[in-house]
Amino acid sequence: MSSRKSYHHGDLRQELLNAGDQVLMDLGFRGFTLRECARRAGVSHAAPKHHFGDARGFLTELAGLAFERLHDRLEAAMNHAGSLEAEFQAISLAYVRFAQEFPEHFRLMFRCDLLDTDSPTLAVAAHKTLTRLSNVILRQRGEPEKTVEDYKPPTTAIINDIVIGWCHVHGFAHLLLERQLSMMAAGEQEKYLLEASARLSGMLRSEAHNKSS
Amino acid sequence: MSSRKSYHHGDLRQELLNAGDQVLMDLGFRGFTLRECARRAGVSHAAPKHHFGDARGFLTELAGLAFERLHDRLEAAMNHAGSLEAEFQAISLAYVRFAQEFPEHFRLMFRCDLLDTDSPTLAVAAHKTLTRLSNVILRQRGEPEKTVEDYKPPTTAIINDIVIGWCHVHGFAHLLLERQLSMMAAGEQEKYLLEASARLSGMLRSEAHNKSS
DNA sequence: CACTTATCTTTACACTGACAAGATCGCAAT
DNA sequence: ATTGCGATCTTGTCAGTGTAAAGATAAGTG
Repeated sequence: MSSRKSYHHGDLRQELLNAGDQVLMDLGFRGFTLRECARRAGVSHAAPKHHFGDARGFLTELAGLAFERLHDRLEAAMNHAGSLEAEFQAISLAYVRFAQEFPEHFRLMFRCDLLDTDSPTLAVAAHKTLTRLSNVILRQRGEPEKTVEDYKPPTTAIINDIVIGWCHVHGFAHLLLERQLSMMAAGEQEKYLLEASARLSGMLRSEAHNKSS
Repeated sequence: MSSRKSYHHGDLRQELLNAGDQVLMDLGFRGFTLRECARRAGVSHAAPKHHFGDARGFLTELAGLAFERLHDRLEAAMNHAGSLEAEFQAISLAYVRFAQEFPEHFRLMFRCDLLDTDSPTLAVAAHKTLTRLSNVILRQRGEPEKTVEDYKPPTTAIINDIVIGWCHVHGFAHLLLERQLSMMAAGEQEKYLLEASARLSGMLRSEAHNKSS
């Protein structure tokens, strides 16, 4: 994969994406440069331009792939949950663990000033991820799930429940990532998340019950 | 303030901080460069080095000032609240409004990879801000407040309540900033925040009541 | 085979952060 | 008053970056 025989690479785009992914993990996205990615792929520094346009286009692709990965993690976590509460805990834990495992990806995914917000691939990937979260909330409320296609956020009440769940887990992941939760011992973090998720799950389920009566 | 007569500036440090603040608002912190700040202050490109060392030192100072500003906003918001629920709503609203009014400052404040985490001024400012949030939670629970000095997070239960409140409002501010809450109409955002804050306030107060019995 | 197009390289330019060395000034000690 | 010292600011330089333009090479198409 490093020694090229031909002038043309054949699969440079994919190799650049792999290199970019690796750079994010090795150097963070502050150390991410087009030239470094090109270097790792063994091509000239201007080669990425043809595939991604500019740095923003490149980062947008990487962010889209990261959303796909997050989506897969969330999906995997949901499959083995015995109760509504356990499912809520499982997806929360998966969200936070993704942020801890791929901190630079996580930072990049939520930097709309660095990304091309018009990119369809990024929008679709982000939307798929959100749908995962939404479906967990819908089940908490005892309502039918939606597929990615027919996603039409119904009532304001449902949106509010989705947002409150997302905001909490995202805020925790973000604050943890940026080292703002130092008052919590490292061993306490996972315990907190499980406890807090259980409380929120209880709140969502009980209030949904009230509405239906 | 622009026309310097003397070789020495007199108050260059402060003027550079003002310039940096302005650059953050005009160009975002992607457009933030030491040279641009120097340009706006009317000094040579290497002048900032003497006052801040390097770019990280400069940004750390700016982040510390931003935390001070956030702290003042939170404090001001808390002073006019008639009930525990209203106080919780007020501080949440102030937090989110700060993020919307100073999005680039907010981004910078939570980028520990760009900041000098050993800086005492930054640490103190961030800690003061957290203390404001903590005191609101303590009051929700009906417990005595703490000053900045004697801040000793007592029980795990209290920490958990502080963190759950902070995570939610921070997550909302962050997701809003990064344009991830597009399913919510612009007019609905403030309404959501007030509603969600009321729900969380209710949860914190009722569970605190249960524990005390 | 000729021609076109996609892919990659080379070259160039303006910009950046950091460093080093020099210029200027304020100020304290004498 | 003068001398010297240290703080402050400037100038010059360097490697590194993103982006653009133009050239080289290969692959595919008629």
